Amino acid sequence: MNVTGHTRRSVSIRDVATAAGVSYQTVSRVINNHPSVKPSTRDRVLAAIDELGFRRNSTALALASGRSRAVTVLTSNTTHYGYASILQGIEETARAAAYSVGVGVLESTDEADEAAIAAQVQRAADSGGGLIVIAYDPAGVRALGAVPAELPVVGVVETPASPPGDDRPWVWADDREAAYEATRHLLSLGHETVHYVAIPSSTRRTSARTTGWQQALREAGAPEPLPLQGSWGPAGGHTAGLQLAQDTDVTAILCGNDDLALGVIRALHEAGRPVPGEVSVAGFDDAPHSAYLTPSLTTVRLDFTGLGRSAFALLHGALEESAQIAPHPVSVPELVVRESSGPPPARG
Amino acid sequence: MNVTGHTRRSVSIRDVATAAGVSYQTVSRVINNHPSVKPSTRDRVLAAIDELGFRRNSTALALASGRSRAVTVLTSNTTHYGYASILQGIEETARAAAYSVGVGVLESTDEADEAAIAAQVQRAADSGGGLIVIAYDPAGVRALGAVPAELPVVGVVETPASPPGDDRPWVWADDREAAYEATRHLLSLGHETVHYVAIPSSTRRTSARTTGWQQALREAGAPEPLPLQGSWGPAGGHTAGLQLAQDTDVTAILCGNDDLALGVIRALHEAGRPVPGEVSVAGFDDAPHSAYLTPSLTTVRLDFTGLGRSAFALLHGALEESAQIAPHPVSVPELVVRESSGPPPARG
DNA sequence: GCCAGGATTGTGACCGGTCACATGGGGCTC
DNA sequence: GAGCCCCATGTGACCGGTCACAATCCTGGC
Repeated sequence: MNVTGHTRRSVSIRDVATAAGVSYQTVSRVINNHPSVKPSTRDRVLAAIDELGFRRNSTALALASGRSRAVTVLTSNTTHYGYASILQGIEETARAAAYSVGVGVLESTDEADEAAIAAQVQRAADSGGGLIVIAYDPAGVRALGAVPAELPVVGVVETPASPPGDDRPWVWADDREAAYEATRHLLSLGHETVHYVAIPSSTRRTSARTTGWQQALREAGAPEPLPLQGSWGPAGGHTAGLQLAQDTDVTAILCGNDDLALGVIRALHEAGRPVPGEVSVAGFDDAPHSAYLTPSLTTVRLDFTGLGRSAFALLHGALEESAQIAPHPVSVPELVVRESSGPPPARG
Repeated sequence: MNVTGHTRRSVSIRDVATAAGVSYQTVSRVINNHPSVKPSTRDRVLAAIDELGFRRNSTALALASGRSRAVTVLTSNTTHYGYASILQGIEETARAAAYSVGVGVLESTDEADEAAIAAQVQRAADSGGGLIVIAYDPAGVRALGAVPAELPVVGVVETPASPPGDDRPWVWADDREAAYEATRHLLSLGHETVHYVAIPSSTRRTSARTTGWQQALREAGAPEPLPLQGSWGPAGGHTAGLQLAQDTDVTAILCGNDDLALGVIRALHEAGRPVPGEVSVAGFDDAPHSAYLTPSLTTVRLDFTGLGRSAFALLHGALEESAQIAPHPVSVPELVVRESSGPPPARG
């Protein structure tokens, strides 16, 4: 019942101690639920705490104990639906565990930001606590690589095919499987093959999504066209779409994310190729607006929030032996069939 | 040149001090650029710092000095484009000022989360440093209200019409003006009036966007229909759109954000009312994908990133007298006319 | 050659907690 | 009733910095 408020200098455990007529250590025991405190004493201390409006100073706690109960999330562009959802999932779980969440944005201005990335990692390391790196894109992957070995870190990665020597814990959604399903869906509609507009790959090698797409094509004995390199936003999809629209053989396109798909559909529209009449398009991620597009978008839903939750749980386990290490379940991607995919046009 | 790496216990200024043969205070002076240190000594200390790979412990700094160089951003749903952009703007500026950014998500589950909101504010307060509350929605507004008076805080608000007695600093984009412009645009195309699908209002009274819309109608002597209450997502727009589609008198609709507009357009499409042929629709915010919709969306662009930057600048000024208080410029909203708005159909 | 006084540098206490260890009382056993 | 052990509590040092003040060095002026 701290009615007075306005305590300029914060009240410390020593203030509480004198108020309760005990030593500061006893107060420390009370706030840490140490068993060996006489109930009557405990009550007295708790009363004093309530009276003075004491709140434990987390900075001092961090300094003295070493553990800071903080996570820093390193990510590029938080405005992308997937990234934002992961962040949301992390925050939610972290909050439940009384952890604070920090954010560091990786400017993915392509080149020369190697130093900037290193600086961000350093900053995150300095602020103590654990680290979660969203490594879906080159900037994230480089950041993950730049994390000093002794720092507790969890990567949210595109594929578990970790680089050699990388034994860091990670979580991932099964992008390969998702792409595989989406591609099979399009093939099952009767398309001869499926083209692919890729998001910037997180690795030098081919991405998980690309792999899943290729696998589906191969199993079906379909021709394997070269993937088109897109960007993250709809603009990249638009460019790629204009290009694909030229080729009348193209009847099905899988896109690395929903934004790309949007751009592709727009380009096809501009080129006079109706979707799904002439060309079918499928996206990736199931962003909230995808269901309301015209045509509504066939896509693969991934549980980003759950991914964030798993990432934190894993980190939490690494940080505190007390926390049980929840196995990081690879959530199964779910194909959502909507209007943008349909059978190919009858052969002319 | 710390080649050894793997310094388990971090090196402190005292370690550096002994290495350089000076006292810890001298080291402190060097890292704080205190003028009165002999150049030769400074060099020796810097060499030792480099040698040992010393990095100043931000936790200890915060504890000892009182200032924590940290900001916590309180916001609901970070997956919304506007919110994520504001966050991005804050992070960017904060990083430049060597501040760390924390995030607290306000679950906007309507009711009874009063306690949850208070808890979030408490958490943010505990983590030290300043606070930025994105108060575009009820949850945010309540959070802003729950911030203890003595805490440095900046609100990102919808309208500067502050509640009585609220003298906290804030930043805002001129939503009223933006809505006014958008409405005038639609009217100028020849529509008799403009209907409005609102986002959940941040205040009990009418929102800034609603006010701007009404003002434009009034000035034009147009009938003033009741605003429809939507939600944040496209689903709400869809519901509202279905309702509006019934009324054939409706030829122009302004929506509280682009997602709502998307849902409205979808609903109109389902109801067989072409956009912009029969009904014109305008959105709000200019989300990245709005330009690529079919039809592309007429909307009002707001500089959310700039808003975030201003918010941080303002807070920074409040936190450090050294930082000059950059005036928080109200960025001018920009009308972006695209395909979704056009003249009303010729009278039958 | 001596002293004032600014330039440098060092010392002790403190921020608000935790940890390791010491100490004072009961209650039990024998 | 002595010896033990455990329960409850207190004391001192420390985490890694900063702040306020004291102490020393060096230099110029007389």
